[in-house]
Parts: sequence; structure tokens; C-alpha cells
Amino acid sequence: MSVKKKFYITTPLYYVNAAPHIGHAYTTLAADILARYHRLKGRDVHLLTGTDEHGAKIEEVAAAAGIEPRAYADKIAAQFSELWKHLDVRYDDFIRTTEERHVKRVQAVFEHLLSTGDIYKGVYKGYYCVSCETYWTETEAPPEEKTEIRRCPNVDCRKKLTLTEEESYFFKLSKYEKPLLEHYEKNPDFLLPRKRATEITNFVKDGLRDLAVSRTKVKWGVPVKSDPKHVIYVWFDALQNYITATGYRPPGMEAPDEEDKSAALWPADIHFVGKEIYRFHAVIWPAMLMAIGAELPKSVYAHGWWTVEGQKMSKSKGNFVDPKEITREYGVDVFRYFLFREMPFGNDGDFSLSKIEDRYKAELGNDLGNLLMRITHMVDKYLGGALPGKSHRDKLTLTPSVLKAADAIDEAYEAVNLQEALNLIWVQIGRLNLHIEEKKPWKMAKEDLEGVRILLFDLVSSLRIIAGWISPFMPTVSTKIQSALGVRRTQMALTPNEVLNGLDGEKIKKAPPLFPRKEKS
RNA sequence: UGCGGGGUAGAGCAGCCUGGUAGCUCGCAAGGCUCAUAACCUUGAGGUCGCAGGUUCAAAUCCUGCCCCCGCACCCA
Repeated sequence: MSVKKKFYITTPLYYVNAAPHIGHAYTTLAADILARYHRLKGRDVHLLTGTDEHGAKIEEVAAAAGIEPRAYADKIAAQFSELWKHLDVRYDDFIRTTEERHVKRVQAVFEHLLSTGDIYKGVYKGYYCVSCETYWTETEAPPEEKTEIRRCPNVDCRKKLTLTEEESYFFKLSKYEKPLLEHYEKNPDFLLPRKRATEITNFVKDGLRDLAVSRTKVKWGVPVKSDPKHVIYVWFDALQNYITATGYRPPGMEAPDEEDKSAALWPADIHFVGKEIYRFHAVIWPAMLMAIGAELPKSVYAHGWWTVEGQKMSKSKGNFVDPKEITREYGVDVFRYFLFREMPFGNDGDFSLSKIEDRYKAELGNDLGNLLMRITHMVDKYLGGALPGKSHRDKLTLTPSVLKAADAIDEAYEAVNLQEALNLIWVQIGRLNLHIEEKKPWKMAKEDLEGVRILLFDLVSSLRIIAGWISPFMPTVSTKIQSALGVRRTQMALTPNEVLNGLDGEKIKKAPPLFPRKEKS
């Protein structure tokens, strides 16, 4: 038995303090698209997502909603999993940080690090806002002019802060400053995209301070086993999910409750994160792994942010885009397509309805949808729906030439350059449209029917390949195209044989529009 | 002050890491075709690649300086 190459990919664990929006959808879809591609390549893919449910913030919003944190988290976590289902995301595991499997392991890691000295007890000093239950640093909450009074930086609060001391456990982050820098240098693919690496490197070079990893004022969290009045800091807890979800057994943990699959899965191949949580994933998380003695993920990829109609998304503006609103209008696949065609993965971009509409009409309707329609209509009109079979494969010219793009597309996928993958695919779609124009089958049909048969066979084979390439982005559309072209089982075609096998004298019917023009409203 | 991102045709953007005819989409102009969702194809107009130096046979791309825009308060992928 050959061992398949594994590919372990993660999304962040989404914080359950608010309902999911386009940003969450973007990260998760990116992971799903990459996961689907790697599955098609035959890899053993494991896609992990989930929710982060602890911390003062959750206590707060739950209290505001008049329910227990647990019940609140249940509600929001369900919204996330429903959205993933709606968006056709195929994840292999959904972990919630409140689950027993996670909590036990986080506690075990904490105790282990206490024993090695990487976690020690100290005193946390900071400016505390009683109302917000938050500590602020000197720089975050500078004193007002000519006074010593510091106020809460939260504009809705602005209450006076008090200098407070709290017993706290600390993680020796400072110890890992040099090892981290060495790791970045030795592994240029660790911090992705490359242009963001400088930011992290500079941050670490400026010096790392030990991190307070427990709280006594917070109740909703993972208690420290040996000192239960302390609750583990939410980030220190949450980051560990990537490895706890594999069933990893930390040193010193008692009898395992489930199969430890970490040997097969860990290290993760790629963590997808938004740029605002990049530091946690590029600095603290690797340092934690070093402390535990576990391998580091192969890469941490920070993507950019969406603005909406030119404006930053924010709660105060209330302009979050609800993915369901967009999919109601355009369907799931168009939404998936748009997000990754519109902006280069890793950059920032702007989301707007007029841009979706433009791409829907031009790229999807005119380029791709119309292509399928004209091809199937011609097969019907000129050949009565009957395509020639495998015996004609030697006569194909377009198909082998389209297949030459496979390497470049693969490279784009492998480099997580999702926009480039789509660009390359659309170049091929353009070639098909052009090919029809040049060969003029409507003329050919009058003098050379055999030529038309081969031409259309060539076009159908080529479009089949293209349908396979787009399937990670638009799984439903891909299936529709393939079944319209007589394919019985959806598959990605990587070699000419795969393309041609199973395409043998099928009857092809006129296809309806894939992306119908919208009625003017 | 500091950190980061950005300034490329009318608009929106890629290219910059790994220098070598400036590219894509939309829009605009003219033409072609009719299999097709008024779709498809061709051609064209339109750019001192923010500014100024430097390195080089050669710079949008590397280096230095400067100018302008955005983010670094809560929320937040």
C-alpha cells in the first residue's frame, strides 16, 4: 500500500462574540478551495475549522444577551457550521475550544510547561477598567494632558482606570526570541506571503516580553489544573486547537481518550489567518510549540482584508456583509468565485455589488456560460447530439494544447496564488472561444462534417479539462458543466487519458444557460 | 516620531521577491461573424510605471532620499 501524502490545513478558530460575516467566509473558503484542490491531486487532506469560545468578551456578550456563556457559544457555533454547510465547505473536523478533548490537552500542556519552567508565576501590572474588565498598557492608555488620570481607551467607556496588580502565570516568550528569528531565516516559506515576513521579523527583533497567560478575574475559560482560581488566557488556550484536534497527547497526560493521530497529521502544512491575528500565529504559537517540543507548522499564511464599497467593515458602521445575502442573489459558486478572482490572495481588496455584477455578466455569463452553451448547441445542431468516440483522440489538437496550461495552474494553486489560478484558467476559456471563431464550424458544417465532429469533440474535451480546474472554486458549476458534457462522474482531468476515458460517443443535449442574465429589476 | 501597506492608461488592478519589448479586466472607438445568454472575435486610441538621484549594458522591478494616501481607538477574517 502506498502512503498518500497528507495535507493538513486549518482556518482560525472563529471567536463566537458575533455572527459570521464575509471575512470569516473568505478565510474558510480559501482553505476549502485549497483543500479541494489537494484532494483532487490525491492527497490525504485534513481541513480543520472551529470556534474559539472562552474569555471575558464572551462572558460579557452572553450576559448582555441574558444567557449562559455556554448557551451563547452553542448558538453562534451553530451559525458558523451552518454557514459552512451553506457555502459548500467540506471540513474534516470542527473543534470547539469548550470541548473536553481540547480542554484536557490545554490543561496538560499548561502543567507540563509549569514543570519545565517555561510557565512561571508572577504579578501582572496594568491599568484596569472595571467596566470593561480589561487591562490596558501604558501606551494604550496614556495619561491625559498635564494630569495623571488615565481613561479607558474604549470610546464608549472612557472611565477612569486604576493601576492594578494581579497574580498571573507567565509564559517565557522572551526565551524564544532568538530561536524564532532563526526559524524564520532558515524557513523562508514559514511566513507567507513573503512581504508580511518583515513585519513579524521586526516585531520580534524589537524584543519579546513574557506573556501573561492566566487571569483570575475571568471565570469563563479553562482552569489551571493545579491552581483553579486561575483561568488560562484565551489565546493561549485557543491556539493549541490546531494540535489538540489531532488527538495529540502532551507529555504527562494520562491515558488517552481518543486515538492520537498527531503523528500522521502534525505538523500542519498551512495555517490560514487574517492579517490582524498574524502575530499570534507567527510568534506566540510557534514559541509555544517550541516549548512543548513539537514541530512547527510548515507555513502560516496571512491574507488581506475586505473593505465594503470602499469602506472598512466595522461594528460601529454596521456594514458587515452577510454571505447569505450575496448567495441568495448570485448563488454560492458565484460568491466563491468572486472572492478569489477579485483580489490577489494576500492583498486587501474591495467588495462591491457592482463588481460582482460585472464579473457575473462578463466572465461567468459571457465567457464561460456562453461557451458551454454554444458548444452544446452545435453538437446538437450539427451532429444530432452524437460525439465521436475515443478512436478520434489522435486527431485532437486543442485538447493537448490546453493541457499544457496544467503545470502553470498547478504552480499557482501550490503557491496559494488563487487569483492567478483563475486568471490562467480564464485564459484557456478565452482560447476556446477564439478557437471556435477561427474554425468557423457553421461554415465547416456545410462542406466538412467530419471536421466539425472532430472540432466539437476537441472543444468538449477541452472544456471538460477546464471544468475540472474550476471545481475547487465552483464545485456545483463544475459538476453541471461536466454532466452537460456527458461526464458521468465528476473528476479533475490531469492527463489526456483521463480526459478521454469515459467520453466515448455520448449524446449531448443543449445546455441551458449556466449564469442566466438577470431580469432588470 | 515609530510600524506596516499602497501610489502602474478614464476606472479597478496584476507585474516588483528571481532586472531585459509595460500587461489584464471593464469602459471607449471602428470593424468582423452568426453556433451562442444583444453573445463571440479582430483592430485601435489611451501610460514620463508618485518625484529625484544612484547601481547596471539594461530599472515598474534593486539601493538612497523625498512627496502623497490608507491602517495601527472600539469592533474585526
